[in-house]
Order: sequence, then structure tokens, then C-alpha cells
Amino acid sequence: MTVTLADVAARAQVSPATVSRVLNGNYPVAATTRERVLRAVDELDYVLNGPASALAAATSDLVGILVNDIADPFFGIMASAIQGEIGGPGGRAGGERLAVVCNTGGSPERELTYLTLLQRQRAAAVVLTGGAMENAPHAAAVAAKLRKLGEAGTRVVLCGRPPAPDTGAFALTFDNRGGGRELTEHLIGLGHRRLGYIAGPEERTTTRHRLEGHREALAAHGIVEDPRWTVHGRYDRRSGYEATLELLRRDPSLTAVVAANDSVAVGASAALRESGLRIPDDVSVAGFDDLPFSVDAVPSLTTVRLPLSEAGARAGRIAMGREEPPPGGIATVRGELMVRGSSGVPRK
Amino acid sequence: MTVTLADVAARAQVSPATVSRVLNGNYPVAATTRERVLRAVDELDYVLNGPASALAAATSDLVGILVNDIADPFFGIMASAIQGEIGGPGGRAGGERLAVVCNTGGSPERELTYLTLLQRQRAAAVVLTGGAMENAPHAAAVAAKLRKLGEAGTRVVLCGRPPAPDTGAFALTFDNRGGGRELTEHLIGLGHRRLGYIAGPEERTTTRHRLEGHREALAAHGIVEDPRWTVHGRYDRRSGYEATLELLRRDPSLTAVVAANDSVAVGASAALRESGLRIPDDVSVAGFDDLPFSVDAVPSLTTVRLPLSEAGARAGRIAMGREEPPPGGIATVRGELMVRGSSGVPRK
DNA sequence: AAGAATCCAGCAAGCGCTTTCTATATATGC
DNA sequence: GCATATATAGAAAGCGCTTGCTGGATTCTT
Repeated sequence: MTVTLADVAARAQVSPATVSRVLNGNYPVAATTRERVLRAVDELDYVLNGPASALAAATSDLVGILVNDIADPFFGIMASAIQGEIGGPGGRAGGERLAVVCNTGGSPERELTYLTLLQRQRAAAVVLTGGAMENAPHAAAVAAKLRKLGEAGTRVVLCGRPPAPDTGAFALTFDNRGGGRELTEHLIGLGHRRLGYIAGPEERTTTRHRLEGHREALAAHGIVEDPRWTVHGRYDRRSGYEATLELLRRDPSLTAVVAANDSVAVGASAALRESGLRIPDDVSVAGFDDLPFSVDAVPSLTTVRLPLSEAGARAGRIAMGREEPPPGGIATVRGELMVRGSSGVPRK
Repeated sequence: MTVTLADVAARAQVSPATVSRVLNGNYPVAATTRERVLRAVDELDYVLNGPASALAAATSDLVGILVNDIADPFFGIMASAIQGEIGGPGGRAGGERLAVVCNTGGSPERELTYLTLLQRQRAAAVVLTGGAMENAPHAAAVAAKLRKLGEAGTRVVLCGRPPAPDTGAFALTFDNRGGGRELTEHLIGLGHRRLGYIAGPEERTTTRHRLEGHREALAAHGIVEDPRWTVHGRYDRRSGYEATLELLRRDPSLTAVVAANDSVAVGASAALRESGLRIPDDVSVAGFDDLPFSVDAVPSLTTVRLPLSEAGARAGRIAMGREEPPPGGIATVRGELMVRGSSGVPRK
């Protein structure tokens, strides 16, 4: 059998209550007693039973982090930053929390199931990262879940996600629309008038906002968009590669390709190169996020930097109640345009 | 108050026991009764209390995945594959398990603390990914923990990590040494005789094995290594960049740079380019892992492909008891040499 | 058609901890 | 020195669920 609190108590010749108090350090215990208990714990190699503790105390030390794709550094970086603030192990004693990353794979059902599982575990906090699905019934279901979680005392924070009104969740929203606009404006400023756009998956807020920003910029400069200039795909390299080929097929006269994110942009670059086009001489390329590899692309990628680490850290602190939530519960995080080698004046 | 089993039972006019059995589906319940219970669950929006359930049943549905750096796709890809097999949500009903990713940040203490936390939660399984620290006392502590976990019924699987003898853990080990040897042999075959090596952090099995493979290849071809040719660093781009500058300073006559992994290789490439050296005309570059971005590097990166996804999936299945563990509990996973544009014959 | 086998549901005893309340022992005030 | 605060430890009542056991109602056997 595994060692229980009672065993420790017996060995230290105290009551179970005392052992519990020593372990939790939330009640005065005489130094000599504490000493004795600690020794017994050590000798017996006792490990607290988490579920029992959670049940009795009606609290848990679990913090959930939901990500769309854990293999994507975009999420990895945020998750890492969040986890860093959760303390996880490494934080000072007592505040030991198990930060767990849950990979939804972009599936609405999994997102919901994970939320239920976390609710079931009575998680102390939940951080949802990245764009939300825009499917109406699902959005409503998620909102309902978040409200429930909040009511049960779980702190809910959205990081890089639009606010969820009436759920009590705090939101750190990325200004995807603004970033998209700025990026395209940069390209327009260089002289581009025929711009292809590789969008992310449909029904995702991130996809829509970035695309809207792009279109705002076009509209602001009186550029009439050709419907053939937009292709939807996934947020990965391969998708960028294929979409670019498609774009080129539809309109070989494009002088710039704006991608939904950096991975897509890298795929796009590969497709352009293989099509015999030089970057940026023949076609300019732009990404979004400024992931670590973007600066190493050749030529280095023009993109919009999102402070993923900073935002994640802040979300983590808010989730832990260690930082004041933003006024109104909502804060907008801006991106910063990074002009690099992949964008230049259009070819004649 | 939150809804409890008893509330559901009352509403469905059955005993709590029956509700529990309906929910767990491990005991015969009349169809009409089940129907009634399910309706009550729905109407009350009941969510099982995880800790209570885990306590009573003495089991948990938590599966832990330990990674060194969640922001690194190397781990992200494995974690994703593991989680995919854990079922997590998405697996068929009943088998719902919460796969949680724990980020150790490469810190021995955090690794240990996470293991304790998982032990505390009575995790159903634990998968440790990536290289282990070689610090002796720590290794012993981890081994002891793993043994304890195993004894408590937690299935322990190592993925991309050397076996931990006498712990009962199953191991899917990457053949880092063999891969390193093959890679360097390729370079030697091209004619290189002066090869720089950017190793990972010291006291890590992955670092050591790859380096040993490299040296085996050198030795096998009678190449005497200059101590100045090896630099240690972290497993990231920046480290590769700095180490390469250092390498160039120490011996500008190097004709090849072998990196501990792809990220480091990309950083190395950047440093070489900025130093006015062409790849591979002036200096060849090689990485390890074959992460997704490696094929997009310019020139594309010669590297050793590790089947991260496949290995992770297999580890996940073994952890879930859905696949026979390898004979002897240990399997070696080989890498595959990917010769691409970044390696060529040495300059004259 | 009576006894045996089969179903299905309930009772109740925990699972291992936390915490309120109570009891004892020592310290403090006047 | 006696009454009153102040520490410290214990007793015991759950927390919400699972499950072995029990028993009444059905169905099967011969």
C-alpha cells in the first residue's frame, strides 16, 4: 500500500490533523512538532494524495492552458511564457501548481471537452490561447462553459483571443486587424497594387481579423481587390506552398503575397523560388507573428511581431491573481511591423 | 452550490450509486433508468467532480508529458503526437484522459517537482521526452521517482531518451550517436577534414551522444580533432549564431560546421552568411532533427531526420497500454540522413 | 408451477484528506 | 495567586464519489 497521512501521523506520534497542518503551513505548529512530522514524511517517503486533498479542500492546483496546436511555436512560445508565470514547480513553495497544456488541435469538440475536463478537475485557472472558432453554436457553448468555470471560482484568461462578453473572462487580445492593415499598407507604400493574400482556416477570428485589416488597407488606398487574390488554407508551411502555386496560377501578375502567418509565408517563399521568382525583386512576401525562424529566412521575412512571450507572461500572472486585470477586463496587444528583406518595390 | 451526484440522483429518482454506474457505464443499468439519469444530468448541467472520483476509484485520468522546452518544435511535435494517442478528448468515450504537457525548461528540480506533482495526482501514465540530464545525483533521484511511479501503477514511457535501468520504464531511444556518426561521415565523404562542432548544453545525454557519434566518425577516418573545433551552447538559434562566430575566430580554415540541432544550424548559417561566407561553397552546414523549417532554409539544410511524430505516437500508445511495449522494454529509433543543399565539397 | 438463476437498484462503507470545534497547557494581567 | 488570554494539538465530521454486498422483482428451468 501507499503511505497515507495517517501513517505519517502514527510515525510522528501526532494526529493526522497536525500532519496536514504542517504540510500546508497554514496553521501554527510548534517547531519541534513540525520537525518530527517532517522527518516522518521524509522517512516514509510520503507523497500527498492530490485528489483527496483537492476533494477535502475543494480546490485544486491545476491550471489549464488550451492551445490550438502545440507543435506550432506560436502556441509553444505563449504556453511557455504562461507556464513560467504559473510558477509550476520553481515558484516559491506552497504555490506549487501544475500547469497543464492541452492541445485542441483546432477542433471545437476537443476544446469543449478539455474545458469540461478542467472543470471536472476544478482547475484553479484556465488560459485559452490563440484565435477562437467562429462557429456560432460552438462559440455559445464555449461562452457558457467559461461562465460556468468562472462561477465555480476558476479564473479564466484569454490570451491572443477576442473577448468573450458576459463570461467574466479577462482578455488580452491581439490587434490582428491593425497589424494586418499596417503590413499591407507598408506593401502599398512600396508601390504594390496587385497583392495576393493567403488566409488561414475559415471561421477563425484570427483569420478574419487579419484579412479584414488587409482589406481595410486596400480599400483605404482605393485598390479594388480581385476575388482571385485570396486563398484560404491552414496555418502551416505546406498550406502556404500550395496556396502560392494556386495564386500564381490564378494571376501571375501579382507582385506581393501576404501570408496569414510566418509559417505560411515561408511555404510561400519556397513556392515562389521554385517557380523561378526572386524575392523581393519579382514578388514581395510578408508574414505575421515574427516567430524566431523568420529572421533567418532568406531573405529575412517582413512581418508583424506579436509579443507572444510578454502577452503570455501577463496572462499567466493575471491567471494567478498576481497582476491586476486590465481595466474593463480587456486589453489590446499591438503588433509591431518588422520591415525586412522579403519586401521591396514591385517589379516593373 | 455546484450540482452533485446526489442532486442528479434525486432528480432522476434513483440512488447515487445508479447515477455513478450510468456515468461510468461499467455496470448493467436498465435502458429506461439510464435514460432518466442522463436526462437529469443534462437538465442539471452536472459535471463530475474529478478529485472525488479519483479518490474513490483510486485512479486518475491524468497523463503527464514532460518536455524540456515547449517552445521548441522538437518537443512540440512529440508532445502533439503523444497527446494524439492518449485520446485526450476525441478518443472514444470512456477513455477520456487529460493529457497534460509539463515544461521543465531543462531544469532538474522542475523535472523532479513535476514528477512528484504527477505522482501526487496519481497519474495514469507519464511520458518523458528528450534527453536526460547527466548529473549523477539528479539522475538517481529521477530513477527513484520513476520506480515509485511504476510501483504505484503509473505507466512510465521514455521517448527520445536513454533507458532508465531498473525503473520499469519503457524506452524509445533515439539513436543520436549513430545519427551523428552518419552525418559527419557524409561530410568526411565529401572531403571535409576540418569540421567545427557546435554541441548542446553539457551534461545532457543528447548532447553527449551526438558529439560522440561525430567523434567516432572523425576517429574512424583518422582525423585528429583540434579541441578548438568544439563549442558548447544551448539548443537554440542564437546559440548557434554566437558559437559559429567563436568557431570562425578560433579557426577560420574550417570547411564545415556541424550543429547540435537544426535551430542551432540555422543560427550558424546566419553567422556564416554575415561573415561573408557562402553555404556550402565556403562552408558546409549540417543540423539534426529535420524540423519542419529545415527544408525551407536557404540552402535547405542537410540533417538527420528523427521520426518525432511516429516515435511520439508509439510512446503514447504504449503509455495507454494500447501497444505492446518493445521486447526488453527498450527500442532504438534510428534517424535518417537527409542530404540537402547546405553540404557540399569543401573549398580549395 | 415451484425453485434456481438472472437483473437491476439501493445501502452503506469507505477513499485520504481538510477544517471546525473543542480541549489542554502555558502565558498574561491585576 | 486566580481568572483570562494565547498557543498548540486532537476528535470528528465531512468533501463527492465508487463499489461490494444485499435483496426484491423477473425470467428461466425442468
